[in-house]
Amino acid sequence: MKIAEVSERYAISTDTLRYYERIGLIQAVKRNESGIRDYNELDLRRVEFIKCMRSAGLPVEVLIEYVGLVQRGDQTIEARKEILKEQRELLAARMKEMQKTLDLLDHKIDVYENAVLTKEKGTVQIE
Amino acid sequence: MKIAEVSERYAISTDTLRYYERIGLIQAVKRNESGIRDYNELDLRRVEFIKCMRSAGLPVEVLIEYVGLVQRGDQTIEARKEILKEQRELLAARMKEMQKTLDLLDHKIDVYENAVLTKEKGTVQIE
DNA sequence: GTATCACCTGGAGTTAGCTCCAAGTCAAGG
DNA sequence: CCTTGACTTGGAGCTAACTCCAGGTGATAC
Repeated sequence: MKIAEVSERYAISTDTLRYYERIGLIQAVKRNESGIRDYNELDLRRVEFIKCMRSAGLPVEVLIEYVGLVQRGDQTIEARKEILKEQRELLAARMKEMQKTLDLLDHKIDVYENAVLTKEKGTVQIE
Repeated sequence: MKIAEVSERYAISTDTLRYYERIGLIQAVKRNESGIRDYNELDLRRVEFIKCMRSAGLPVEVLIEYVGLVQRGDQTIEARKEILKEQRELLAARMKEMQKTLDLLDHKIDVYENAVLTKEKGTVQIE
């Protein structure tokens, strides 16, 4: 599969796909005789994984390290697991923060709804 | 309250507090006779609000717009509500993405745990 | 009275993560 | 054969959100 199709399928620009490969976030993709990338199934799974991790905000740097460990084989399994565990905790923490914000937004929206009603009858005062 | 104490209380650097004021994300804080900022209760609540929103990733630009509307008074209530609603939805969407990633991480970690056990007995193969 | 310290300002510098660009190659269509 | 269009590269440019810095002021401690 050529880069354009991969780009389309995962909604990642070709520039970004090439960039990811350049920085070692995606392992070097095999080329055909004329030097054009031809993504195979494994490449696609890797792209999807990276897309998923990036969409949640995991830093590129950490992912590069993880991908590097994957390439070094079995003896890095422990290290990889530790990275995933750490990132999992950081992610959970961020989500908790976001939940607080979501709650506050819901509360504020609610206050605004009432304010609009109240305003129709007279006084309001919101910050 | 002086900027250093505000910085300490909310874990926001004094540089960032001044920066927020410069760009209009926080309304101009009153100064004492010698030009030094003296945050009052309302200022603190505003700082806390901004901190909360920023911690969830709401863009500075959007927050500036919101804060600007607050300053313009009651006739902007509808507009403010719409901003909050939109940001609420975007936030919920991001959290959903993150939940997917969290699930995948949990699954991977689980696979790794098993791999470590299996490895002790012989074969492994994880990507 | 002078050293220290927290504060002030405007502007420059930094970081992460892309995103764009120029210049070049190659395969296919007319 | 020549154009078109998708691909290639290395490197420059961009955006958001800080973060740092130089140079200056004013209050307090010694």
